[in-house]
Amino acid sequence: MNDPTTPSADFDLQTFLPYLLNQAAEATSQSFQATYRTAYGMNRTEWRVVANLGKFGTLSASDICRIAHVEKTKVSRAVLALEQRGWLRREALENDRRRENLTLSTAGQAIFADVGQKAIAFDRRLRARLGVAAAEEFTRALRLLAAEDP
Amino acid sequence: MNDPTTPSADFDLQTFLPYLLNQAAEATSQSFQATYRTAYGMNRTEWRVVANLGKFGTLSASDICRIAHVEKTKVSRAVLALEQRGWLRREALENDRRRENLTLSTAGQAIFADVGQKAIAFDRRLRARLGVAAAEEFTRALRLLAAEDP
DNA sequence: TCTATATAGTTACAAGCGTAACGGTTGCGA
DNA sequence: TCGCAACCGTTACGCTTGTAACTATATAGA
Repeated sequence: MNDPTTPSADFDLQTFLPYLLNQAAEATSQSFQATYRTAYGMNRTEWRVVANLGKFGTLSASDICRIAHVEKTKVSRAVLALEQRGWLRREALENDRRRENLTLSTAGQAIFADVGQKAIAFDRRLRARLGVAAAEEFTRALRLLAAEDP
Repeated sequence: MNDPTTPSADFDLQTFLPYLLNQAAEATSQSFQATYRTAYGMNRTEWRVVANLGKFGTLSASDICRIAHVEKTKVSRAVLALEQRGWLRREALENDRRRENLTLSTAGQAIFADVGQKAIAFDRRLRARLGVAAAEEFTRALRLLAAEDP
Protein backbone atom coordinates (compact mmCIF):
# COMPACT_ATOMS: atom_id res chain seq x y z
CA MET A 1 0.00 0.00 0.00
CA ASN A 2 2.71 2.42 0.89
CA ASP A 3 5.44 1.44 -1.49
CA PRO A 4 7.43 4.66 -1.80
CA THR A 5 8.41 3.97 -5.43
CA THR A 6 4.83 3.89 -6.75
CA PRO A 7 2.72 7.03 -6.80
CA SER A 8 -0.06 6.86 -4.27
CA ALA A 9 -3.66 6.92 -5.36
CA ASP A 10 -5.18 10.19 -6.51
CA PHE A 11 -7.29 12.14 -4.13
CA ASP A 12 -11.06 11.86 -4.52
CA LEU A 13 -13.19 14.63 -3.08
CA GLN A 14 -16.25 12.39 -3.08
CA THR A 15 -14.83 10.22 -0.31
CA PHE A 16 -13.30 13.05 1.71
CA LEU A 17 -14.97 13.24 5.10
CA PRO A 18 -14.90 17.04 5.48
CA TYR A 19 -16.58 17.32 2.08
CA LEU A 20 -19.22 14.72 2.87
CA LEU A 21 -19.85 16.36 6.22
CA ASN A 22 -20.37 19.69 4.53
CA GLN A 23 -22.79 18.22 2.04
CA ALA A 24 -24.87 16.55 4.72
CA ALA A 25 -24.75 19.59 7.00
CA GLU A 26 -25.77 21.93 4.20
CA ALA A 27 -28.58 19.70 3.00
CA THR A 28 -30.14 19.24 6.43
CA SER A 29 -29.63 22.80 7.67
CA GLN A 30 -30.93 24.23 4.42
CA SER A 31 -33.95 22.01 4.58
CA PHE A 32 -34.84 22.92 8.16
CA GLN A 33 -34.06 26.59 7.80
CA ALA A 34 -37.35 27.14 5.94
CA THR A 35 -39.08 26.49 9.25
CA TYR A 36 -37.69 29.50 11.06
CA ARG A 37 -36.96 31.67 8.05
CA THR A 38 -40.33 31.77 6.35
CA ALA A 39 -42.35 31.91 9.56
CA TYR A 40 -40.22 34.32 11.59
CA GLY A 41 -37.60 35.78 9.29
CA MET A 42 -34.78 34.48 11.48
CA ASN A 43 -31.38 33.47 10.24
CA ARG A 44 -29.43 30.53 11.59
CA THR A 45 -27.59 32.41 14.29
CA GLU A 46 -30.77 34.03 15.57
CA TRP A 47 -32.42 30.64 15.73
CA ARG A 48 -29.48 29.23 17.68
CA VAL A 49 -29.64 32.07 20.18
CA VAL A 50 -33.35 31.47 20.64
CA ALA A 51 -32.76 27.75 21.00
CA ASN A 52 -30.16 28.19 23.71
CA LEU A 53 -32.11 30.79 25.64
CA GLY A 54 -35.16 28.58 25.34
CA LYS A 55 -33.26 25.71 26.86
CA PHE A 56 -31.24 27.49 29.53
CA GLY A 57 -33.58 30.35 30.40
CA THR A 58 -30.98 33.04 30.94
CA LEU A 59 -27.50 33.39 29.49
CA SER A 60 -25.01 36.11 28.66
CA ALA A 61 -23.85 36.62 25.10
CA SER A 62 -20.49 35.05 25.84
CA ASP A 63 -22.20 32.04 27.38
CA ILE A 64 -23.94 31.53 24.06
CA CYS A 65 -20.64 31.89 22.24
CA ARG A 66 -19.16 29.10 24.31
CA ILE A 67 -22.16 26.79 24.28
CA ALA A 68 -23.13 27.12 20.64
CA HIS A 69 -19.67 27.81 19.21
CA VAL A 70 -20.75 31.01 17.48
CA GLU A 71 -18.59 34.09 16.90
CA LYS A 72 -19.31 36.90 19.33
CA THR A 73 -19.98 39.41 16.58
CA LYS A 74 -22.63 37.13 15.14
CA VAL A 75 -24.21 36.73 18.56
CA SER A 76 -24.10 40.49 19.10
CA ARG A 77 -25.97 41.13 15.88
CA ALA A 78 -28.44 38.33 16.45
CA VAL A 79 -29.23 39.61 19.94
CA LEU A 80 -29.84 43.11 18.57
CA ALA A 81 -32.17 41.77 15.87
CA LEU A 82 -34.11 39.63 18.32
CA GLU A 83 -34.37 42.47 20.81
CA GLN A 84 -35.68 44.85 18.16
CA ARG A 85 -38.41 42.40 17.29
CA GLY A 86 -39.34 42.09 20.96
CA TRP A 87 -38.40 38.44 21.27
CA LEU A 88 -35.64 38.93 23.83
CA ARG A 89 -34.86 41.15 26.82
CA ARG A 90 -31.48 42.37 28.07
CA GLU A 91 -30.86 42.95 31.74
CA ALA A 92 -27.78 44.60 33.23
CA LEU A 93 -25.84 42.76 35.92
CA GLU A 94 -24.93 44.79 39.01
CA ASN A 95 -21.88 42.77 39.99
CA ASP A 96 -20.34 42.90 36.51
CA ARG A 97 -21.44 45.76 34.35
CA ARG A 98 -19.69 44.40 31.27
CA ARG A 99 -22.16 41.59 30.85
CA GLU A 100 -25.88 41.49 30.47
CA ASN A 101 -28.35 38.70 31.03
CA LEU A 102 -30.42 37.68 28.04
CA THR A 103 -33.87 36.18 28.39
CA LEU A 104 -36.58 35.33 25.89
CA SER A 105 -39.73 37.42 26.09
CA THR A 106 -43.10 35.68 26.15
CA ALA A 107 -43.27 36.06 22.39
CA GLY A 108 -39.78 34.63 22.10
CA GLN A 109 -40.73 31.66 24.24
CA ALA A 110 -43.71 30.99 22.01
CA ILE A 111 -41.45 31.00 18.98
CA PHE A 112 -39.02 28.67 20.69
CA ALA A 113 -41.88 26.32 21.53
CA ASP A 114 -43.16 26.38 17.95
CA VAL A 115 -39.87 26.01 16.10
CA GLY A 116 -38.55 23.67 18.78
CA GLN A 117 -41.43 21.25 18.25
CA LYS A 118 -40.85 21.31 14.52
CA ALA A 119 -37.15 20.75 15.08
CA ILE A 120 -37.87 17.71 17.21
CA ALA A 121 -40.10 16.31 14.51
CA PHE A 122 -37.51 17.06 11.84
CA ASP A 123 -34.79 15.39 13.85
CA ARG A 124 -36.99 12.36 14.37
CA ARG A 125 -37.48 12.02 10.64
CA LEU A 126 -33.76 12.23 10.00
CA ARG A 127 -33.04 9.59 12.63
CA ALA A 128 -35.74 7.34 11.25
CA ARG A 129 -34.05 7.59 7.89
CA LEU A 130 -30.77 6.42 9.38
CA GLY A 131 -32.35 3.84 11.63
CA VAL A 132 -32.70 4.78 15.27
CA ALA A 133 -29.81 2.65 16.48
CA ALA A 134 -27.49 3.76 13.71
CA ALA A 135 -28.41 7.36 14.46
CA GLU A 136 -27.02 6.94 17.98
CA GLU A 137 -23.71 5.70 16.67
CA PHE A 138 -23.75 8.43 14.05
CA THR A 139 -24.25 11.09 16.72
CA ARG A 140 -21.31 9.76 18.71
CA ALA A 141 -19.11 10.00 15.65
CA LEU A 142 -20.20 13.58 14.97
CA ARG A 143 -19.38 14.59 18.54
CA LEU A 144 -15.99 12.96 18.23
CA LEU A 145 -15.16 14.87 15.06
CA ALA A 146 -16.51 18.13 16.41
CA ALA A 147 -14.18 17.96 19.42
CA GLU A 148 -11.74 20.85 19.19
CA ASP A 149 -8.33 19.25 18.99
CA PRO A 150 -7.82 17.29 15.69
CA MET B 1 -28.60 25.53 34.48
CA ASN B 2 -31.88 23.88 33.61
CA ASP B 3 -34.93 25.94 34.37
CA PRO B 4 -36.98 23.56 36.53
CA THR B 5 -40.24 24.91 35.10
CA THR B 6 -39.47 23.89 31.52
CA PRO B 7 -40.98 20.58 30.50
CA SER B 8 -38.56 17.78 29.63
CA ALA B 9 -39.84 17.54 26.04
CA ASP B 10 -38.19 20.85 25.22
CA PHE B 11 -35.96 21.06 22.24
CA ASP B 12 -32.23 20.64 22.83
CA LEU B 13 -29.90 22.03 20.19
CA GLN B 14 -27.09 19.81 21.43
CA THR B 15 -28.83 16.68 20.16
CA PHE B 16 -30.14 18.20 16.93
CA LEU B 17 -28.57 16.44 13.96
CA PRO B 18 -28.28 19.48 11.67
CA TYR B 19 -26.46 21.31 14.46
CA LEU B 20 -24.12 18.42 15.21
CA LEU B 21 -23.43 18.00 11.51
CA ASN B 22 -22.55 21.67 11.23
CA GLN B 23 -20.21 21.47 14.19
CA ALA B 24 -18.38 18.46 12.83
CA ALA B 25 -18.26 19.90 9.31
CA GLU B 26 -16.96 23.22 10.53
CA ALA B 27 -14.35 21.67 12.79
CA THR B 28 -12.92 19.36 10.16
CA SER B 29 -13.12 21.80 7.23
CA GLN B 30 -11.63 24.58 9.30
CA SER B 31 -8.84 22.32 10.43
CA PHE B 32 -7.95 21.16 6.94
CA GLN B 33 -8.35 24.54 5.30
CA ALA B 34 -5.02 25.65 6.74
CA THR B 35 -3.39 23.21 4.32
CA TYR B 36 -4.50 24.96 1.15
CA ARG B 37 -4.98 28.45 2.56
CA THR B 38 -1.59 29.10 4.10
CA ALA B 39 0.38 27.34 1.40
CA TYR B 40 -1.52 28.53 -1.70
CA GLY B 41 -3.96 31.22 -0.59
CA MET B 42 -6.92 29.24 -1.92
CA ASN B 43 -10.39 29.35 -0.49
CA ARG B 44 -12.65 26.34 -0.18
CA THR B 45 -14.32 26.71 -3.55
CA GLU B 46 -11.01 27.13 -5.35
CA TRP B 47 -9.72 24.00 -3.66
CA ARG B 48 -12.81 22.07 -4.71
CA VAL B 49 -12.38 23.17 -8.30
CA VAL B 50 -8.76 22.06 -8.23
CA ALA B 51 -9.74 18.76 -6.63
CA ASN B 52 -12.31 17.99 -9.30
CA LEU B 53 -10.12 19.01 -12.20
CA GLY B 54 -7.33 16.99 -10.65
CA LYS B 55 -9.51 13.95 -10.59
CA PHE B 56 -11.37 14.27 -13.88
CA GLY B 57 -8.78 16.05 -15.98
CA THR B 58 -11.07 18.31 -17.97
CA LEU B 59 -14.47 19.68 -17.05
CA SER B 60 -16.68 22.62 -17.87
CA ALA B 61 -17.74 25.02 -15.15
CA SER B 62 -21.25 23.64 -15.12
CA ASP B 63 -19.87 20.12 -14.78
CA ILE B 64 -18.16 21.24 -11.60
CA CYS B 65 -21.38 22.81 -10.37
CA ARG B 66 -23.17 19.49 -10.75
CA ILE B 67 -20.42 17.27 -9.39
CA ALA B 68 -19.37 19.36 -6.41
CA HIS B 69 -22.72 21.01 -5.68
CA VAL B 70 -21.30 24.52 -5.85
CA GLU B 71 -23.14 27.63 -7.09
CA LYS B 72 -22.16 28.68 -10.58
CA THR B 73 -21.20 32.20 -9.50
CA LYS B 74 -18.78 30.76 -6.96
CA VAL B 75 -17.29 28.49 -9.59
CA SER B 76 -17.00 31.39 -12.01
CA ARG B 77 -15.04 33.44 -9.49
CA ALA B 78 -12.90 30.52 -8.44
CA VAL B 79 -12.00 29.74 -12.04
CA LEU B 80 -11.03 33.36 -12.64
CA ALA B 81 -8.83 33.40 -9.56
CA LEU B 82 -7.14 30.12 -10.45
CA GLU B 83 -6.61 31.22 -14.04
CA GLN B 84 -5.03 34.50 -12.95
CA ARG B 85 -2.55 32.59 -10.82
CA GLY B 86 -1.72 30.35 -13.75
CA TRP B 87 -3.02 27.16 -12.19
CA LEU B 88 -5.74 26.52 -14.73
CA ARG B 89 -6.32 26.94 -18.47
CA ARG B 90 -9.55 27.64 -20.31
CA GLU B 91 -10.14 26.30 -23.78
CA ALA B 92 -13.04 27.21 -26.04
CA LEU B 93 -15.14 24.45 -27.52
CA GLU B 94 -15.82 24.72 -31.24
CA ASN B 95 -19.05 22.76 -31.22
CA ASP B 96 -20.58 24.76 -28.36
CA ARG B 97 -19.23 28.24 -27.89
CA ARG B 98 -21.15 28.78 -24.66
CA ARG B 99 -18.96 26.41 -22.70
CA GLU B 100 -15.24 26.17 -22.15
CA ASN B 101 -13.10 23.28 -21.08
CA LEU B 102 -11.11 23.78 -17.91
CA THR B 103 -7.83 21.99 -17.26
CA LEU B 104 -5.19 22.31 -14.58
CA SER B 105 -1.86 23.67 -15.70
CA THR B 106 1.32 21.86 -14.70
CA ALA B 107 1.58 24.11 -11.67
CA GLY B 108 -2.04 23.37 -10.83
CA GLN B 109 -1.43 19.65 -11.09
CA ALA B 110 1.50 19.96 -8.70
CA ILE B 111 -0.73 21.76 -6.22
CA PHE B 112 -3.38 19.10 -6.60
CA ALA B 113 -0.81 16.41 -5.94
CA ASP B 114 0.51 18.20 -2.87
CA VAL B 115 -2.77 19.16 -1.25
CA GLY B 116 -4.37 15.90 -2.35
CA GLN B 117 -1.74 13.86 -0.53
CA LYS B 118 -2.27 15.89 2.59
CA ALA B 119 -6.00 15.48 2.25
CA ILE B 120 -5.65 11.73 2.02
CA ALA B 121 -3.52 11.72 5.15
CA PHE B 122 -5.96 14.00 6.93
CA ASP B 123 -8.89 11.80 5.97
CA ARG B 124 -7.03 8.73 7.17
CA ARG B 125 -6.49 10.32 10.56
CA LEU B 126 -10.16 11.19 10.85
CA ARG B 127 -11.20 7.66 9.93
CA ALA B 128 -8.73 6.19 12.38
CA ARG B 129 -10.30 8.29 15.06
CA LEU B 130 -13.71 6.85 14.28
CA GLY B 131 -12.45 3.34 13.72
CA VAL B 132 -12.06 2.24 10.13
CA ALA B 133 -15.19 0.06 10.10
CA ALA B 134 -17.32 2.68 11.84
CA ALA B 135 -16.07 5.25 9.36
CA GLU B 136 -17.57 3.21 6.52
CA GLU B 137 -20.96 3.17 8.17
CA PHE B 138 -20.57 6.84 9.00
CA THR B 139 -19.88 7.69 5.36
CA ARG B 140 -23.00 5.83 4.27
CA ALA B 141 -25.08 7.84 6.70
CA LEU B 142 -23.62 11.11 5.46
CA ARG B 143 -24.43 10.22 1.87
CA LEU B 144 -27.97 9.33 2.87
CA LEU B 145 -28.52 12.68 4.59
CA ALA B 146 -26.89 14.62 1.77
CA ALA B 147 -29.32 13.15 -0.75
CA GLU B 148 -31.44 15.96 -2.11
CA ASP B 149 -34.99 15.05 -1.21
CA PRO B 150 -35.55 15.19 2.61
C1' DT C 1 -2.46 52.14 45.11
C1' DC C 2 -1.19 52.19 40.18
C1' DT C 3 -0.38 49.76 36.11
C1' DA C 4 -1.18 46.36 32.85
C1' DT C 5 -3.66 42.58 31.34
C1' DA C 6 -7.99 40.24 30.41
C1' DT C 7 -12.81 40.24 29.51
C1' DA C 8 -17.70 41.67 27.53
C1' DG C 9 -19.84 43.47 23.95
C1' DT C 10 -20.02 46.79 19.85
C1' DT C 11 -18.58 48.78 15.59
C1' DA C 12 -15.88 49.63 11.04
C1' DC C 13 -14.35 47.80 7.14
C1' DA C 14 -13.31 44.66 3.73
C1' DA C 15 -14.14 40.23 1.76
C1' DG C 16 -17.35 36.66 0.55
C1' DC C 17 -21.74 35.22 -0.70
C1' DG C 18 -26.45 34.43 -3.12
C1' DT C 19 -30.15 36.38 -6.05
C1' DA C 20 -31.26 38.19 -10.00
C1' DA C 21 -30.32 40.08 -14.15
C1' DC C 22 -27.51 40.18 -18.20
C1' DG C 23 -25.22 39.02 -23.05
C1' DG C 24 -24.19 35.53 -25.91
C1' DT C 25 -25.25 30.91 -27.82
C1' DT C 26 -27.81 26.79 -28.94
C1' DG C 27 -31.72 23.88 -30.07
C1' DC C 28 -36.45 22.85 -30.52
C1' DG C 29 -41.01 23.32 -32.36
C1' DA C 30 -44.31 25.96 -35.07
C1' DT D 1 -37.18 29.30 -41.50
C1' DC D 2 -38.34 31.98 -37.58
C1' DG D 3 -39.08 32.69 -32.89
C1' DC D 4 -38.71 31.38 -28.33
C1' DA D 5 -37.12 28.86 -24.55
C1' DA D 6 -33.17 26.86 -22.39
C1' DC D 7 -28.55 27.02 -21.46
C1' DC D 8 -23.54 28.77 -20.18
C1' DG D 9 -20.91 31.83 -17.89
C1' DT D 10 -20.37 36.70 -16.04
C1' DT D 11 -21.62 40.78 -13.62
C1' DA D 12 -24.21 44.01 -10.37
C1' DC D 13 -26.22 44.54 -6.14
C1' DG D 14 -27.26 44.02 -1.48
C1' DC D 15 -26.74 41.17 2.52
C1' DT D 16 -23.89 38.37 5.64
C1' DT D 17 -19.69 37.36 7.46
C1' DG D 18 -14.94 37.59 9.80
C1' DT D 19 -10.96 40.43 11.40
C1' DA D 20 -9.48 43.85 13.86
C1' DA D 21 -10.04 47.74 16.37
C1' DC D 22 -12.56 50.04 19.91
C1' DT D 23 -15.06 51.33 24.61
C1' DA D 24 -15.94 50.05 28.94
C1' DT D 25 -15.28 47.27 32.91
C1' DA D 26 -12.92 43.98 35.92
C1' DT D 27 -8.87 41.64 37.91
C1' DA D 28 -4.18 40.61 39.11
C1' DG D 29 0.41 41.95 40.32
C1' DA D 30 4.09 45.20 41.60
